[in-house]
Amino acid sequence: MRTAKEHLEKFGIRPSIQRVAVMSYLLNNRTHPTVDEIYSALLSTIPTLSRTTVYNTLKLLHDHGAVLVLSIDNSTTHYDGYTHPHAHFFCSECGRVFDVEMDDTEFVVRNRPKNAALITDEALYYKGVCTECLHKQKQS
Amino acid sequence: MRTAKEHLEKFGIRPSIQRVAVMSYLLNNRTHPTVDEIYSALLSTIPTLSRTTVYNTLKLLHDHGAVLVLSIDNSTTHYDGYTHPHAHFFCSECGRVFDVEMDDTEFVVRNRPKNAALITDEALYYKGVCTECLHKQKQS
DNA sequence: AATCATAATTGTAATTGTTTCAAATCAACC
DNA sequence: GGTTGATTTGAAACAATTACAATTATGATT
Repeated sequence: MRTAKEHLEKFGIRPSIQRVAVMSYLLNNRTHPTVDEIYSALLSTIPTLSRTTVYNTLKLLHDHGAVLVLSIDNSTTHYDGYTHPHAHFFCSECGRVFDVEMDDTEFVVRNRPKNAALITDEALYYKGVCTECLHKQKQS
Repeated sequence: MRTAKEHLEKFGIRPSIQRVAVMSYLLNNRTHPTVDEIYSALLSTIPTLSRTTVYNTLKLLHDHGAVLVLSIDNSTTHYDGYTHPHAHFFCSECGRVFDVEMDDTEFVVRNRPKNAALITDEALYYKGVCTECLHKQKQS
């Protein structure tokens, strides 16, 4: 809990109960949760929590660079509290998002978009089927 | 028009009026249009066209590898009839999507996701502000 | 401690992109 | 020309997200 609070302050975000809870959840659960997963998980500790607050908080965190927003899943947005540049793999069977580590150089040193005057985000996404889901498919 | 029909047949898709129109639009307009842009543009030539048909057609084209689906814009999906691997840049001011050409090697030769048994899509996205929009911002 | 001003949270309602589905239409084949 | 299956259509349902006004919490000031 203490780490999440410090984390927020480092990014210049006032650490309310709700914000600390969301940040903490993201730091302790490296599962790239959705808004609903975060909301459902925190509801037991903060019974008055509103889904809107989760949306607001995640937007705020993203604006301050404290979380990554993953648009890898067409149906819903995933969030990542681990902001060091890395890629992601989405399994279209189970819907899970996996981290893909890669060299800094590999991620950063590229052709820059010609029309871009300013770059705020970059993302490298893979989609497919994870090993676990492929095994299940073979069995059935 | 003839090219679009051939294009569809090359991917094993039966070329109905609607499908040819959608494919043709994508080949002739390298603007990464949305469903609504395609729908609106084709309505004058096919007055009975349904939005659902555009959705269906794009799904079919994607399943056959005839178009790229771009999840770069959180608010809506963009489509690209140019399927050769390349990256994309999204301007969050004007909402336009730009192509970013890059080496084949650069796009393909990478660390592969550990958990991935099968990869169906890969995408490299940049977000930011385009030169045009930055100029406008400076003026005002 | 009480008051005040501002910031944050909440819950409902509205919005919007997309999907579902059954009916209508079309196309190809006998 | 009729039959069968594929395609298209449009309305309704759905789900993620946003807008917004009301409520509640927070921090500063006296």
